[in-house]
Amino acid sequence: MEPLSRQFFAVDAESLAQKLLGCRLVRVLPSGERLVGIIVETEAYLGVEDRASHTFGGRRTARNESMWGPAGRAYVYFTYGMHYCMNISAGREGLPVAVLLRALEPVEGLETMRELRAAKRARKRPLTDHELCAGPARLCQAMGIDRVLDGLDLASPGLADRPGAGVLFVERRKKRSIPDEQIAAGPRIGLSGDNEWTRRALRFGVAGSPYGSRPRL
DNA sequence: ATGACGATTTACT
DNA sequence: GTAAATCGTCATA
Repeated sequence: MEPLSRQFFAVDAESLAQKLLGCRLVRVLPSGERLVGIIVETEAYLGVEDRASHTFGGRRTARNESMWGPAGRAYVYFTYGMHYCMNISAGREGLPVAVLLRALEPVEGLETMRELRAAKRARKRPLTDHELCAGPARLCQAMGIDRVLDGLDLASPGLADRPGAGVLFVERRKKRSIPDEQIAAGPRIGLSGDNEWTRRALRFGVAGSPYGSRPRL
């Protein structure tokens, strides 16, 4: 299967958030190990007017630069002093919109994911498959995604874009996208305040998937 | 230079 | 359900 093209990403964030559901996120670690997960939950961030977006009000900083670039770039940011989250830029150059990846169904490399996830915890019981990638920071940990990959062009991977960083791209779903009636929507998670932006249904998930994050859609 | 605050996760009551 | 962990980023001065 082939990496998605720039054209696939070059739509508004709300559309991309839904189109990405069912697609496969492929990560090849620097070690050569291949990890794969199916995207089952996303959130759309709508740019300068969206109070919850890092680019609200036109803010353009070193951190959020990847949101301003062309569609199909990874926007990986560090938060809470310990976690990474990954987005994919949408729209077009100069339109700072993106889609946050919130959960994956792990399908390849589960044992390595378990190790990557367990590494940072006061070891307890082994993690269940569901716990591996159910959350934006969890999936980054499981897939070995950090700031080194920020700004990576997902539409032209493999081209030694970043020596030593490995590979990261998204594969198209076999047929078309997930049909609308199989997509659940709700308010985004973790936002402060109470306004139209915190209430609006910009979180999307594959209805009935057991691999989503909490709270359940 | 300083201070407030996260697009979260985990452990514990 | 509640709270701690932990530090880069950004706005203010």
